[in-house]
Amino acid sequence: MPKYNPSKIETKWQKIWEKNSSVWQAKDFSKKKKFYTLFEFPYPSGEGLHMGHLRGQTATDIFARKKRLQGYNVLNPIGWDAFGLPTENYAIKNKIHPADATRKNIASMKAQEKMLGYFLDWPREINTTDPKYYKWTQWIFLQLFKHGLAYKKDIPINWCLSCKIGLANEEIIDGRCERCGGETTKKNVSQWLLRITKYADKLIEGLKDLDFPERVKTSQTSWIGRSNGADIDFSVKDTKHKIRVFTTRPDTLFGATFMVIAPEHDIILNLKKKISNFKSVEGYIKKAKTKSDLERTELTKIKTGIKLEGVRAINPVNNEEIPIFVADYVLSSYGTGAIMAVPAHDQRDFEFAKQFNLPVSTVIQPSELIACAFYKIKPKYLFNRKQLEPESELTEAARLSGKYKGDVYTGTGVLINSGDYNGKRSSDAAKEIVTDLEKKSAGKFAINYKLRDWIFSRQHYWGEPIPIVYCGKCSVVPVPENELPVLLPEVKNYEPTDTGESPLAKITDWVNTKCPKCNGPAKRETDTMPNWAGSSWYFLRYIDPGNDKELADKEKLKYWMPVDLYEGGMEHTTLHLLYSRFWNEFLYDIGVIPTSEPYKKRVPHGIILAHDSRKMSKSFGNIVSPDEMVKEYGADTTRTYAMFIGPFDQSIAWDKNGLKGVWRFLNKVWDNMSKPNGNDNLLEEEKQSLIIGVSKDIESFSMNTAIAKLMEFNNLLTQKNSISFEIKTIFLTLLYPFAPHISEELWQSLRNKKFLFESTWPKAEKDVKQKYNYVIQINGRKKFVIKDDFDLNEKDMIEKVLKIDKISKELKDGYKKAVFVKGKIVNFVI
RNA sequence: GGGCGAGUGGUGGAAUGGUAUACACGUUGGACUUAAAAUCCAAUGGUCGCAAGACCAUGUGGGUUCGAAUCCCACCUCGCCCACCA
Repeated sequence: MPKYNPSKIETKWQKIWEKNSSVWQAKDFSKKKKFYTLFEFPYPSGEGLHMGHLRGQTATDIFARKKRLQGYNVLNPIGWDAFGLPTENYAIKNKIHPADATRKNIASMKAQEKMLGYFLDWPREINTTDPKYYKWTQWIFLQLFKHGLAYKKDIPINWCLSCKIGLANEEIIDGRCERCGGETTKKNVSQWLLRITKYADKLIEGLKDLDFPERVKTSQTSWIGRSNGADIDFSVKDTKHKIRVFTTRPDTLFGATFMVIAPEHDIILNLKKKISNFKSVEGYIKKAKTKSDLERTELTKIKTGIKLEGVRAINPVNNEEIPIFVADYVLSSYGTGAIMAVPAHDQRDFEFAKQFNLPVSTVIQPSELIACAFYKIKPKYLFNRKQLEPESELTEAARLSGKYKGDVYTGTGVLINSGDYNGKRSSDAAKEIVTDLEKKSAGKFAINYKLRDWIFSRQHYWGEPIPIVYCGKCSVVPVPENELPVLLPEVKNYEPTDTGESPLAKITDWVNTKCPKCNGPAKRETDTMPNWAGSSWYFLRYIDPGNDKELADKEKLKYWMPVDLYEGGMEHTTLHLLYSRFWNEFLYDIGVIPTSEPYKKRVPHGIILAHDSRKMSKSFGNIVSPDEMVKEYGADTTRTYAMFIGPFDQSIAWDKNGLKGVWRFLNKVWDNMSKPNGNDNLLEEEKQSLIIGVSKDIESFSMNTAIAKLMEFNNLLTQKNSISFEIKTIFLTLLYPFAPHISEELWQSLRNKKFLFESTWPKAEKDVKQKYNYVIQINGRKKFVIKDDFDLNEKDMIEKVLKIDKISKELKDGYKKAVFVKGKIVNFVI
């Protein structure tokens, strides 16, 4: 037997697999049970595959290979999420067409995928920039438009000064552009938005039955940020105007001593004549608008604002007159852009009140229940204490229970100074107050979300054109479905314009078109879609990638959906994962697809950091490429080490030295499998637990411990001079998902007729005699270990143990009691 | 400020109520070699001891239990995400 030479055997097997790939490719409507594994399709970047791909895609490949051997009809596809800014920027810099750059990058990444030995359904490969693909992205947009979920609105958008592009809130990190890190500001632009907020409740509700990690669910839920409360109208004295506020605490309404509205609020202009200090108010607003979000959040401690002189609001619950302020701590984008300020029970309002010397009126007293919870006593007992010193006891308990923020009690309790509602509990009072206001048409129950509508316009070239036409007569007209796709035209210059318009706006013969309705002159929409669009439905297209009649055949969708396992990065939790769930739920609602939730199970992977524990990044110069590793050690070692390095869902620093350990392991496997066949069954117990352990670990993505178990078993084999054929085949099958090339090669050297990829996953035998490993303890400390396959009951076991010299010596004064756990321990308490 | 998670040898980590430190890296000693690399063998949490062995160790301090890295409470440290969300 020659030495293990990965570079030789790996290309050999990759060719054989390719030739025989039909054996593995997913078959529509197969009678086998289907299993749809999905890995987030990569962005074809010039830098090639990075470590995140290596980790995620290797794990997915391992899982899929195991499922195939277990007899499933596995769909494990791949495609390219190819629209987006980096390619556009690269094209601008290097003066080539983004489509050419994309083609080039895909070719080299495809070679990398093959080099790593991933078995993927290449005939189903998709590319979001392919007109045959984005035809359907545009089609979905039209459906959203027809159902009123896509609309245009003039809104202040986040604007990146260096990319010259509008950004979604989600694309801004610490007030800076997510892509280039440049400064951002606000700019008023007419933008397309998708009404994702209409699906907010469904998106929360849908999570319930999904097999997602809890942290993914909670972060989606808190991102959507549903809060129940009420809208309450405050009228402005001596005018017809009303200011509506949203509050989650209607029970504190009597404590509202002033109002605050956002600088962007419309009412300010409406009240222009009444406001005696309008000039200075205008000055404040101007200043607030030029502040970037970064500045606005940096100054969280100091509240600024200005009083609207000459106008007062009326509290609908007690007709009290209160002053109105404009301040930028109130956001125009949440709720109604106005608040009732209750300084006694809200920390921000309290800070503002202190700054402007405004009255603070306490209306909530900490409930005795807080004191009970804190002192861990029953309410009955508290009443006795309450008679002694009720105020201080309650306040102290509330303070200690953490419901005090600074000097402000923000918890619930019992109402005081609240007219007819005095003595009622917060929750009851809130309901009654709103119900009473409803009768006067001054308020109603309301729900608000932190989630905003999805800004869907981009003023860039490299994206899907939005299929809309503007006609002087018919206004906004959707492009008829039979005219899709609206092709992205050729353009000389990809650079965005300074005016904020898309480069498409300059191509007049493309922009000028006929109105589909009246045939009159019309202009095309020149905005393109964000790069999240193509990825919001790609999992559906894999199911039927060639279909030009519909986005995918209904019967095929029915067979394959939902995705059984979706592997991807934690960073996509609140963006891609939420957007694609939204589109999927929408398509389900209009009857296009059969399942409301796209992903049954989500498994996120941790980031691989550089050896210095920083993120791998060009600017740090600490990027490691899979290419170098494959060159030095081969794909099998690279794959296996990427899994062995640590727990799959945790971030971990790359350590090149560790590769050696896996390399040594595979070399030892090579040597062991080359030993003569023996016929001993000495490893029966270990064999059983290996099969069970590796199968279970792959299923739960504990790839590192699965490999450790294989190593441990292999170390046992190293001590043998001969190994039975059965053990060899089982071991190779279990190793195969991790290191497929070496496993196939060794499998073939065993003169197996079929290929390993046509083989089946081993099952553990049920009726193997279990050996018991008893730990004998005294007071919970280990004293002795007995290993045997005896199967004794408690009494006999204790008797047996007491005969052991060492134990009987220690127990010569007797023992209080003995704890017996079958198969595990005997513990004597003395 | 809020939410989530984590803290175990020199290092990555294993063990989720029952033998703490599996597996691997590294280190030290030895074999092979002119030498090095590679490979193989042995040792490797700490303290005491010639040894058998004993005691101490899972961020800190308490608690629950026959028994705690694991469960509960408080504190400390680190990481990630969100953040003036009314």
